[in-house]
Amino acid sequence: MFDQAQSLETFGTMRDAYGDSRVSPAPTNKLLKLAKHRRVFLAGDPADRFFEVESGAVMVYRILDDGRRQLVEVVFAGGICGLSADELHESCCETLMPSVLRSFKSSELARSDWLRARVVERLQVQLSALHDHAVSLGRKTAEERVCTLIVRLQELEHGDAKATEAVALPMSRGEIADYLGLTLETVCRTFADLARRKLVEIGATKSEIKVPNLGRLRLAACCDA
Amino acid sequence: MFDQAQSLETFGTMRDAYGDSRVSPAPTNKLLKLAKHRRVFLAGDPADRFFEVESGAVMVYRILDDGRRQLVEVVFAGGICGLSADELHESCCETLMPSVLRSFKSSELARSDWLRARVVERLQVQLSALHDHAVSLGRKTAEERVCTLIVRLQELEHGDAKATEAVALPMSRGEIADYLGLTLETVCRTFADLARRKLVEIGATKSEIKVPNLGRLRLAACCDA
DNA sequence: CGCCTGTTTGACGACAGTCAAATTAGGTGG
DNA sequence: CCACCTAATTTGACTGTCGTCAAACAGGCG
Repeated sequence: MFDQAQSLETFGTMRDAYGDSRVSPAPTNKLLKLAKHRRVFLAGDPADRFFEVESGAVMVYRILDDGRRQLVEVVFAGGICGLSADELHESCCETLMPSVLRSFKSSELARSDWLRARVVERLQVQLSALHDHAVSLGRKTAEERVCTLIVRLQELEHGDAKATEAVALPMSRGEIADYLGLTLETVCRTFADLARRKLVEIGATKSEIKVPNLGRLRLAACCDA
Repeated sequence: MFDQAQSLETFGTMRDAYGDSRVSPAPTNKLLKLAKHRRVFLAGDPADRFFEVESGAVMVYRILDDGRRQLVEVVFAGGICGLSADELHESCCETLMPSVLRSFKSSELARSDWLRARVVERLQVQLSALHDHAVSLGRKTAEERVCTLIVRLQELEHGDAKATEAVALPMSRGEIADYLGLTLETVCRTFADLARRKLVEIGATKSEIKVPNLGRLRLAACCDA
């Protein structure tokens, strides 16, 4: 299930991290430290554990028989992945960068009220993000999708600060394409176009871009009223 | 917030429906009986209530400034809609057919452990459905999307029975288009094509179709392994 | 320096969108 | 029950955005 070469360590219980002493101290959760591009789980694996991203980011994706891939979620710190309504995972999950995940037994969800409360809260946020994403995938043009992603990453990194700091893209062109329902080539062309029109500036390292004017980018992203 | 002409009635508390006596009997939830195409809430409305679909079905959608619409969820009996991470709804919600909704105060979620447990369970199911939908929107062709929808509706209505009974489409061509990220015309053409190739049979009333061979349709839907 | 991987650019084609018109269904009133 | 009106669906012709195939280019590392 996990990659062989990953480092995996067991830390203290939730109590340590959250200072909540109502929670049972059983060793039902542990921290996983994973390098970049490490598998967390694969479709078909038993879904007996789920994960909270403590730091870093993971992508959750599905692959069709003929190889087409769609990233269904990109989960950053605070987010949850690996919860399944089924006994088995229907998606795959992989780190986008070095990350720390807290692993929970799925069965714990039935026992711990505290955990349920936390999960409900998070799922609401992620549900809303999935709604946004559905709008992008279903109704936005290539350019709008790319701009939407950049705006989201910009807000994630710099809060709502209007600062014109560089945004670090946590994904390759191919991963962006699979997230946005486009091809690698279209993503490249779109970036080039945005740069030509000064909506973004692409750094030397292609995974760092600057946003000279966030307002204009937001407009190009067609952010819904 | 609600349509003016709707019938709205208050029934007993959850206790009646679920036989759970731990729950506070406060009048925090009530049943709404809505006709077809009635608004449940609009984007921008205060999200102080959420809903469980008791019977019927609703669609949750977002509209971009220029009028493009995307249905982000179609929720059938048992499903939940109107939960928001924000103070305000970001989506609109409308019945697809005569429906009964149970309304809950959002604040109740913080108080009732029972309600949280129920919501967690449902959100997992809907999260998974949204993942499926993202794959459709991002990576499937028009024909695959339409077939995927029909297969899902077929399973919803007839369980997994292999029966060749008619499937009732709960949505118009335009609504299907907005759900699948296509245009009305493309949906029509795709139906026509599927009928020509005997993958479906379209009834006199265009909202009822038969599936002669579910296996073949599933194949055409490109259901992931 | 040379290989490998990721990115960029170009030429061309196809799937789905747009615009427009014809046809059908559904609902209302005579 | 039928005529009529409106809304929904269907079909057609054409266009455009994005996908496909292919090749050039850049960067990291042994």
